[in-house]
Amino acid sequence: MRTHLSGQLTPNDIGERVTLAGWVLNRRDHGGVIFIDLRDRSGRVQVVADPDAPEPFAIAEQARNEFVLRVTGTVRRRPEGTVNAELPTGEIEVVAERIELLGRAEPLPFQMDMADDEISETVRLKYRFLDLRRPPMQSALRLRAALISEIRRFLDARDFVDIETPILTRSTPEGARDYLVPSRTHPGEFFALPQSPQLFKQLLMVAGFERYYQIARCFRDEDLRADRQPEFTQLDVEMSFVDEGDVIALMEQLIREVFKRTADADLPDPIPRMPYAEALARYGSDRPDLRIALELTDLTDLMKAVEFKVFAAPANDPAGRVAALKVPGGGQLTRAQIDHYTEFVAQFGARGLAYIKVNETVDADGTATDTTTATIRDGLQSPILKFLPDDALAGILKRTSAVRGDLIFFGADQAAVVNDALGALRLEVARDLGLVEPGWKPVWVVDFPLLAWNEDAARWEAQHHPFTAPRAQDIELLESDPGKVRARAYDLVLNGREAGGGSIRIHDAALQRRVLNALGIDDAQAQTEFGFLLDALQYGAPPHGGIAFGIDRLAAMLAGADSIRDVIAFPKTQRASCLLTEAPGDVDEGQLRELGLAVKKPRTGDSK
RNA sequence: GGAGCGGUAGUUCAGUUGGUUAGAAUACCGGCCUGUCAAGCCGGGGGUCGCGGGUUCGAGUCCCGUCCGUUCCGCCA
Repeated sequence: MRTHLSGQLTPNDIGERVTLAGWVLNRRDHGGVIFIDLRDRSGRVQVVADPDAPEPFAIAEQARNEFVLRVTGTVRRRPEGTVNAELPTGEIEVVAERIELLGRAEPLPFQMDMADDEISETVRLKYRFLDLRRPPMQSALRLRAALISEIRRFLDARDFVDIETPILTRSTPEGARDYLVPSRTHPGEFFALPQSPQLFKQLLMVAGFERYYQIARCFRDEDLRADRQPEFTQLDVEMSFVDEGDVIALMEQLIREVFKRTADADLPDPIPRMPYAEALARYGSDRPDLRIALELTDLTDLMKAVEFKVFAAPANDPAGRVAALKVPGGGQLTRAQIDHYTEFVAQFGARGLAYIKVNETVDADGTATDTTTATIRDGLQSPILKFLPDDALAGILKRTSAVRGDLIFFGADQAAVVNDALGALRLEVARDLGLVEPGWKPVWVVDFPLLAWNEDAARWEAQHHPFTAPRAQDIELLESDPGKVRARAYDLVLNGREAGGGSIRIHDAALQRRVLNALGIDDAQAQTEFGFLLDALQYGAPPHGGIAFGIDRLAAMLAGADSIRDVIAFPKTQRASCLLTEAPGDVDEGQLRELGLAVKKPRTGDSK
């Protein structure tokens, strides 16, 4: 007999004999009969066990929450007066003729109707198999599956070939810390788990698979965040004979279609593009959240001549920046709130947070616009007022278009510090004041620099990765002015989160060597580390490029989850352990011996 | 590596300036009611206050250390 789905039963099924299998959501006895809410993957229905049928009744009496039952019975309309259309069990019920007890359950560590934030993360992860049984996690993982399914449908229909690449691969010096796997057959040597299939997909382009994709698991041994797990899933795509415009056009069509079909979300067509430099200037970030209208205002030129050293020094430093963040209505902020924001920006390296409250405004020519205030200065309130001349104040007000009731925050430091601090403050203030508009605001960030100077390592590093192609007109700057070289790279930023990124790759071995040289990797080292790529590029590599999207992040955004843990079935904790399996764990001596390994283990304290 | 928040019953939490026997809700067990669906009413069991040390006549509460969870910085091409 086939098993029916509770969620598909309707009044049309009245009189039908059905078999259902599922979990007991609740059991109640009333009027001499027992009611069991039975839940399966499709929904729930109420099963009635009547004492007239002693065998099922006896089993129903034993039933407890989360027992596993198979019920055979007849669908009937609920009695007059007990129908409540607003309840999920609706207007029908199943009269049990037979109940099989398929599995018992201990009392649960938490209730199945609890919300995500009503259960501690520890308990959820330790009992993940129960956490996943809760409806929010059921729908989150089903949404994730739908997302992947729609992606495959889109790409399969356009001649993309799904090809798997190795999980056991080679460690490379660039990028994140690798997860290493010791080799038994090569004692003392190690595989690395892939940080991405980057090099393999480029080899597939050389191999003539002009359109490749893979839903690929990737591994990075770095510290975790709400949106970063040590293993994560990306949609990896690569195409031959394309330029930036081709990749962007097709991929935004993919994202638009997938969002429409999985979340009925409408993304703009086309998705706007913004140069990297503009993103930093206006939002202090290369992944701007465009749901927030607040923008940074540059004041560097205005502050060159003031005597206030805190502003003048960075204004006259080529690497410095002075900028303002105007907060409409920010005049309401209390001293305590402003102090809180000062602490907030300190973690980004800002040494203070100057501000001006605009109590009244006066035109630059001294005419009061909304009050009788005599001078600009009189309408303002700020600890730094005395350090700034009238024309600087007038310039600040004019440029920020500040009006009565506003508050202006200032950042003055190295440009990177100002951008980090005010960029983060912009998000924080907007969240606090409810200035984040609802909806989806994607943007392509383009024109990234190819290289970024690493202060600690005292060398240039790839901003994206070392295989990203420089713009043709910038190639000559590779040796003379590396920081000026722009990359043929693009990131898709969605609501301030990096959803994906990619580039056109270098398909010429000589240029690839040149870029590696610029990164401080000489030809000999390049041959050792990337010889297989350089070789491949010499045998007819087509121009190619691609992109990778973070599946976990996309799924989290679609599900409205704050953390990607909520769209990953079995995630790791912040210390990268699994509370369910207690991985990582010890291995026995024999395993180590086979691998030629000896472990020096720091003794850790009691974990209980 | 650094900063913040948290850890008290199975679970989610409260617990005053340090003071008698550590409470509530929910879950669990029993009884009553009996067409309920977050059922209701009555009763019951349930605690290494994360762990270790210290201060004190006395510590859930104060101090130090440590472990775990989480958010952020660093890190993550």
